[in-house]
Amino acid sequence: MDLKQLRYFRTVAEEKQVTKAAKKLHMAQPPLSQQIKLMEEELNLKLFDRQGRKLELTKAGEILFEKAARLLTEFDETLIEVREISEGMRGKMHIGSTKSCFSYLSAALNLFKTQHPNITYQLREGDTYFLEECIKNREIELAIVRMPMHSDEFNVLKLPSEPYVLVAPESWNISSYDDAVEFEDLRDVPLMLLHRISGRGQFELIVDEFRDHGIEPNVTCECPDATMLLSLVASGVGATIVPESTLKAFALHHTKSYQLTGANIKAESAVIWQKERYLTKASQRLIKTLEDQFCYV
Amino acid sequence: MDLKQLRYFRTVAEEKQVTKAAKKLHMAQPPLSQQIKLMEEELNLKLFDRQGRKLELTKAGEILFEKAARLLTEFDETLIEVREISEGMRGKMHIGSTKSCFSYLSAALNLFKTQHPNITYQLREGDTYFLEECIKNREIELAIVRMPMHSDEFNVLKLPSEPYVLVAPESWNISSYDDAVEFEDLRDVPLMLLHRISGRGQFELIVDEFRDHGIEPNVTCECPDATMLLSLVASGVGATIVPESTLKAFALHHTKSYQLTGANIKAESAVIWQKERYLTKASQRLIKTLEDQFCYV
DNA sequence: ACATAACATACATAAAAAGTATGAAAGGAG
DNA sequence: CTCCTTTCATACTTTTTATGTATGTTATGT
Repeated sequence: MDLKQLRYFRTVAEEKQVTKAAKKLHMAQPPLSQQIKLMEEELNLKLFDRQGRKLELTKAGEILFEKAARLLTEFDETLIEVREISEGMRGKMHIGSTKSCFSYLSAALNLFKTQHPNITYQLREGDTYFLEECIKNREIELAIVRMPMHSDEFNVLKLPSEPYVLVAPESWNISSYDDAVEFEDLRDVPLMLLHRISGRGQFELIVDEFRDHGIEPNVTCECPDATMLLSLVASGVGATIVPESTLKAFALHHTKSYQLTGANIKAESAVIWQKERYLTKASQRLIKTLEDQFCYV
Repeated sequence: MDLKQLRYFRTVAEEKQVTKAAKKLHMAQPPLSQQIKLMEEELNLKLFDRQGRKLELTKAGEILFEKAARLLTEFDETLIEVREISEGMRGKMHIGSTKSCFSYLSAALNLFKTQHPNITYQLREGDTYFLEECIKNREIELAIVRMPMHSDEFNVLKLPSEPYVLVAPESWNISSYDDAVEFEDLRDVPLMLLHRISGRGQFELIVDEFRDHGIEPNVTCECPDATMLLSLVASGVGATIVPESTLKAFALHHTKSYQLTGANIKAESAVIWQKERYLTKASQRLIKTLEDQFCYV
């Protein structure tokens, strides 16, 4: 038995008449009679008790009628849900972000949620290498990561580059200016730097920049998580250098930030997702949101 | 979309391959590919992400797959339930009985329940006239009633006739014998008799019998409910005359019963159900049980 | 690079559903 | 009670849909 027959049966049971039901279904009466008969033959039972020209449901028919309503609405609702998911209006998105890029994601989601109230999120956090692997494993669909990347099997939407800033404990006095430091000022400052668990990343860029300025940085701590670093700064353990937006997202009390005068490096970040793979409408829209928000300003 | 397509989809999603799925479904591969394509066109979305020759479910496809399992099993279970109801192996039976015939019903149900453990019951109680109306209104399918009946639109299975017995308070001394009375003994005894709310019934039969013996009965109470009468007897209010089986089902302490010597009337009861109407298998079986239990002994 | 395996397409065939015409039986009006 | 209308059922035809066969195309692995 298929759903068409079940719908037919429901209408006949509602109308208690084949003729009326046929009209309601925009079809001729004989095929409807026939389909009901076929159902009865398939089930090997009577669904209707034919009393002259009146049709009354049998016990079995009554039960089927009750269940049919439920089954059919559940079915219809499923189709609606599936369509909505496909339209990106519903469902759970799986997104990754490095901590240092998190402000982009939180800003984008903040905008996105008003336009897509039925979308929920599953977030992954980790360094660029880790998130690349997550995408390859299909654990997440897209991620916002720090450059440089390892693999080239991704579509890449570059977000605008931003300066690095130095963050030091409030109590420290490391510069003659109020809001800027020169590399020379940092010669002996204990530095704690972001460092990926595996692969080359910002760490190497920053260290190289120091060397270009003729200074060997005093790196006292390497850590993959920006918020941990900032917390260490707040405790007075050392200073750190992070992208400006990272600081904006996780600025802590008892810390103070400085621009890096004469710095040639910029922090680069990007939205990445796998090439040649079907991307949900929801993800396509989120990427569009990120692009509109950060790339055309 | 119909259920056949949903089953196809489920199989393909399980096998992650059209070819294997087609084999499992005992069909050729092209029609299966085509049906999946039709589903996608109808929903206007992709259910599978075609990666070369690999098929992977999209988000929408995943949701449909999850829901499909539920929908299909619910559907199959519904069909099973409907079939069982039609077979009389499941469902709720609507049965009526006069109180005075209740022992037949309780005995029959006691036997029936072991053979039909999934059947439940909805009971109605009242006088014969009332139960006839209940059947006509489709509130119950069958009833066990006292004769005589009013209408002839019923199929009637007569149960064996049984003698009436006199029930009196234990303390009374109304007979010279231990377990029998003659009509003569009852000349002044206060009698409480079953009397239908409407229509002629046993009451008239019993009164006529008294008159045939030249005695005008001293009727002090008319009541439609046998158990109320018996309770009144136990309290010492009066004596009553009820069918033997009624007494068996509701015998109370502090009462004593006597055979009616010289009585020509018998209590008649019957199972009735509506003519020309579809009767559930369960009811057919219960009638058979009653027949086997009481008519062939 | 070639063989193999898998999905897609094109076309033919078979099955199923819907339509048309018509018959039978029930219910209502005169 | 008879006739007319209504309604369901049946017989047959047409249309639509589903399936099967043959074959092409593309990716994967040897």
